[in-house]
Amino acid sequence: MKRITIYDVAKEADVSLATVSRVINGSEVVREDTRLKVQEAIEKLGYKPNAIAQGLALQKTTTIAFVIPEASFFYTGQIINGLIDVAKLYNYNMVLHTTTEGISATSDIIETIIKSRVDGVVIFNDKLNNDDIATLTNYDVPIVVIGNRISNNNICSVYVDYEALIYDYASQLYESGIRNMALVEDRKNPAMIEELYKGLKRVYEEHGEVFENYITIPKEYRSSYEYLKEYFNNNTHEFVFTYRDSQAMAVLNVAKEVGIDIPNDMQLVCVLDSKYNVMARPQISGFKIPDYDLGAVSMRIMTKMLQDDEHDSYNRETELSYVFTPRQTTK
Amino acid sequence: MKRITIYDVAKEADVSLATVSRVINGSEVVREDTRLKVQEAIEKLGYKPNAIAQGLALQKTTTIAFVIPEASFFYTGQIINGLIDVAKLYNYNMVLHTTTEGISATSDIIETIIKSRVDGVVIFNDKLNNDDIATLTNYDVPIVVIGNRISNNNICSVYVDYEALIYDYASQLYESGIRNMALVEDRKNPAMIEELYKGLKRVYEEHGEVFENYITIPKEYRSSYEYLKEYFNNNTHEFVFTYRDSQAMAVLNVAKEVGIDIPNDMQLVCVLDSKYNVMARPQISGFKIPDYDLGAVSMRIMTKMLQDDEHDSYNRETELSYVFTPRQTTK
DNA sequence: TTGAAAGCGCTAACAT
DNA sequence: ATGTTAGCGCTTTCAA
Repeated sequence: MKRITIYDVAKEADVSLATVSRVINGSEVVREDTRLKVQEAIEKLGYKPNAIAQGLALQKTTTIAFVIPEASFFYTGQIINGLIDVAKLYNYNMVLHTTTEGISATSDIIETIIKSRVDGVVIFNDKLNNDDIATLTNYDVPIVVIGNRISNNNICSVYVDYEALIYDYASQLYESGIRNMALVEDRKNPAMIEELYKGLKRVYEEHGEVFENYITIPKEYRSSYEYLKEYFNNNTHEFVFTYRDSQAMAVLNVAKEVGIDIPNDMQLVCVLDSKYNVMARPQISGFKIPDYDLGAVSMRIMTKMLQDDEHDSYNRETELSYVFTPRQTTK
Repeated sequence: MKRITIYDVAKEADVSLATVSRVINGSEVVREDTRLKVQEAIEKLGYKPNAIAQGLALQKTTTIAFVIPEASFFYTGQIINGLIDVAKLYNYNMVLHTTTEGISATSDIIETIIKSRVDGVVIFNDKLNNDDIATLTNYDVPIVVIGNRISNNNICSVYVDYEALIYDYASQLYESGIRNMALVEDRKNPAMIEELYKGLKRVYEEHGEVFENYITIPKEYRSSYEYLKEYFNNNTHEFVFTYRDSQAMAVLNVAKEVGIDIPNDMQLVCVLDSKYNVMARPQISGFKIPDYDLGAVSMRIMTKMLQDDEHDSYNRETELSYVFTPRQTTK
């Protein structure tokens, strides 16, 4: 099947290719009957404009690159949906790139992204360090970073302030007399955990104390569950925070086996809420993080960056809020 | 910052652009010292070849489109990872498209895909009907369909035979005397459920009976849990199948509340296994579906389709196998 | 209102 | 071994 081009349409409609181009792009200055003639030809030949050629001619691709850590779809899924929905609205395509632990893969990815001449890139907070971002900045591609508060001339960010989230919540706990809090992490979300850790630390520091119960699952353990089972045999806390549902469920399971009553002996909050928290028994309390919105807002900001060179129609840094949903693991 | 092109490099290195092109593409026929000269210029100017222009010139984009149902990242996440890993290996980019329920969105997506002149498209079994696929076929783009057994000249498929899976398993159950089986579904995966239903039906038919316990969560219920709670107050089964973990967990929760002992009064299998099945108590038995491989194999086949016009180095239809993992919800 | 022609950045014959 | 040149398919001045 021969590739049919704008020339073929032009010949078929007996006009110049410039006219066909005008019809395709909805130019106003084309007479109605010739427009019809051209459209018929397009229909007849089944012509589809070549986006690549358009990209070359226009110096833009209407494509946005999205970068996420590999295997993170469980928690980036909704972000991607938000991103895509808005992208569709504005007729942008999305190319997906994933960063892999180890190897100098990130620089390869940046390389690929630059070469592909996307109009913009959205990065979900991950192992891209500041150097990498600086590299991207060099190519003056508009960038939206999700998850980190960061911005400059051509970088915007959309994020949830985890540090404030946990600080506010834990402060109240502290005031109410709860001193023995702990944070469980499995090394999979260093950036987020760092935020949570800072918030918790601040609570204690403000009361002249030191936060110590930072429970890291050692690498040699196959699952959070296995380590926590050992851990909770010898330790006890009044209040435990986890970042993701899987760790919260692990804590729940372990508590039951070790004979810790939740929420009476120990309370539990999973920061990043999910539907699985609702299915657990007891149901796990958590913060509803607006993941879909993180994606949607990011893409909307991206479209604004793309349209508006003056940078005055949008905020460089956008903080989204969260809502605490108390369930059965908190009193 | 001025866009720098192959001409700039040529001038800088004092060679023709053809030579630069040769260096970029690793052509053998270029002398070592000029190669160095060119590479220095590239380095100095920070030149990155424009993939769009390359695409135009070469008539290929080294990009594969991937189409999935919206919001399905929970179960397509691993497939995507498989896809991407292999895509990276072969230096392919991935554009992501999602299909939305309702609206004639699918035709828009096909439109977009065709226009973007991707080298191939991978479709995860979804609402794309045969007409849509036929439309794609017209543009003779290589297509790999994941999940459906289907093939023709330029379509290959990679799938798990759910019908056989449940048939084999349920046959054994039947032989062992279990007659009262049920299938729970929440209308979210019609294609898969259809397969399971067929398998189950076949088991009963072969024994001159009729399979009747097809439990569909009515649309008006907010969650599987709410409906099942009513249901299991009035009904009971020896063996329940669900497709996804969320329904299995709902069954588990309901059973506990209604006083059904799992696995003694009722057994439970979640066809599509997940890590949450392991975290549930009792742990839910399930079939390990090779989701990562579904993606990886699909992309590998795609690369073969792209290289080999004779179509003789690969199978049109590839069936992947599954492994049953018994846990605590089965005896 | 329409057409002619230059140019977007690169590759690949074809010459040299 | 390197340079010249004709496309790849489209957009967009500039003329007519």
